[in-house]
Amino acid sequence: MSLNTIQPSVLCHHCVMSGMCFGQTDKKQAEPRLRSHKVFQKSNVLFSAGQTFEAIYILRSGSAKSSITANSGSEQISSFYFPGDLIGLDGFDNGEHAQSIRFLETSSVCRIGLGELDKAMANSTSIRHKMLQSMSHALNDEDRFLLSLNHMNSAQRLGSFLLNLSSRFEDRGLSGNVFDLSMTRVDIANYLGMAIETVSRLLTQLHNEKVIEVEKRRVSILDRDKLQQCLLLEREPHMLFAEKVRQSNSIQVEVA
Amino acid sequence: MSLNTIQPSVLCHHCVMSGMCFGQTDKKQAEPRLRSHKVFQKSNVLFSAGQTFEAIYILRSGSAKSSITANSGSEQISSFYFPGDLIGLDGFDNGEHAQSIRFLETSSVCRIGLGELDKAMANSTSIRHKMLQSMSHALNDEDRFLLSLNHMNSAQRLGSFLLNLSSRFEDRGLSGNVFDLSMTRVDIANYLGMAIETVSRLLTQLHNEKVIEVEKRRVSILDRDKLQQCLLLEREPHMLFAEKVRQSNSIQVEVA
DNA sequence: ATTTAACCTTGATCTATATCAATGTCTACT
DNA sequence: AGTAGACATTGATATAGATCAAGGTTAAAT
Repeated sequence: MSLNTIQPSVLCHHCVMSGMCFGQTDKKQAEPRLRSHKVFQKSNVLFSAGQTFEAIYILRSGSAKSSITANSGSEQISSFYFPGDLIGLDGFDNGEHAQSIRFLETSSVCRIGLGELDKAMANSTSIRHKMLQSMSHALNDEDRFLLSLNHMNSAQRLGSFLLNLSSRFEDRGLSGNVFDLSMTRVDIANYLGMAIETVSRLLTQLHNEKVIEVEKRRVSILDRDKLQQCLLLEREPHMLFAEKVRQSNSIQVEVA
Repeated sequence: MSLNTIQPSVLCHHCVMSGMCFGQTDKKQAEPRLRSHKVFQKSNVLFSAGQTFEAIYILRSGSAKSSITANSGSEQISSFYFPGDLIGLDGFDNGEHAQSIRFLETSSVCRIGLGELDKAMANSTSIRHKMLQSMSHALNDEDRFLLSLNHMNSAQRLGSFLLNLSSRFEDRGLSGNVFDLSMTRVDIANYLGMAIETVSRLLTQLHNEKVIEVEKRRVSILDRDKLQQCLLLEREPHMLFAEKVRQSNSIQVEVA
């Protein structure tokens, strides 16, 4: 469903960037060939904040996380990436990367140099649109995430996170009901803005309530409905009450 | 400094989109003419979530806020806009707007239709770059905001917010030390993810500590250093301690 | 095969900030 | 010029979730 992603495939013509990677030959059906296909090991870095922006990447297999670092030294994970996701869009801003990318497991990426990309954008309306679409999608994703940070309690945020992962795996033709987390509890806690102990406790709780099953990094969703419903329950923060439903019309008579 | 903004001006050749708005004539010095220049009153809506994506806009004067709404009905303000800012980038994702835009005061915008925009992007490398740059900038801004939500306490978030406004006003040639808030306390609270009472209390507190002066919507920054310093103080959340500085080497001897 | 370090879980306690409540002030409409 | 509704402030109290503490489990390294 996600426009920012594609079905993972070794074949370039399934790729969001196909037109470009093929090299603009006349024969669109030409043998698909990757521009550059590189493999990284777990905890390797693709690029770091401050590094010159030279290319964008498409994750072909594995997973990764992006993070930024504050002056104070604290780090914030801003996204997790799965096959088909575009990486490196942060670099267009000022010519150097704002984020750092670290792989969560053995992974491979396809590299698209900036020159190549610009040529493709000049020539192809569809590549142009795909780029804008991807960036817009990333922006909207972040907005929704922001909403969840400000308007949901910890349990809801964690539930949201699991459902989001689930649907992303499903988009990729994998099971949305049983999957492995490639990130640690520390990563999850950092991303969702809570303490690692809270993540742990909530997972145990959801497990006990038979909403999910957790066995180490393996998560199974047992009761998707229940998980989704708990996200809709209003946290009802005071700050949102521009107009509070008035119940003051009903008079409470206390019988002693 | 912000690449997402320009010096506000009535003249198009100061505008980030100049090449496009001039209409690609030979004479680049031709009389600047706006494509479309529309005025809105306070609390008017530019577009709403769900509406078909037809154009992007540049705010020429005034200010606005964007917000998204959750299924549960709760609303989250995702940005505030000031003159020179691009509005509507959320629409590229799936052809309809994800956000709603509401003006905070009498404002005017310049409208750039999608067809026009695409033509300009096909022809001009610089317009192409400006678009990618703006979106990337918005993305990075959101990441930084996310970091502040997850790693700062309420006082720090509010301080951050005020300093951010200050520098945006300065970028526009206005005073960064004395300015008027065009948004309500409710807006600020919603944006920063805190209760309106907390916003109010913190403003009063900063006022009492002579860091700022608050008189209704008018804010004056009295001690910028102090304000900046408090943002660097680590909140030191447990969740961040992958490796805690070990002080266990020093032995504390208690003298009774 | 034992050590070390990373990762995770669970319980007890503390605190920042939400929530509840009441009042004050400004703005715009009749 | 008075009234209603939006906006803002301040104090008292409650609580979600952070922090502190301890122990357990796993995986890699010697």
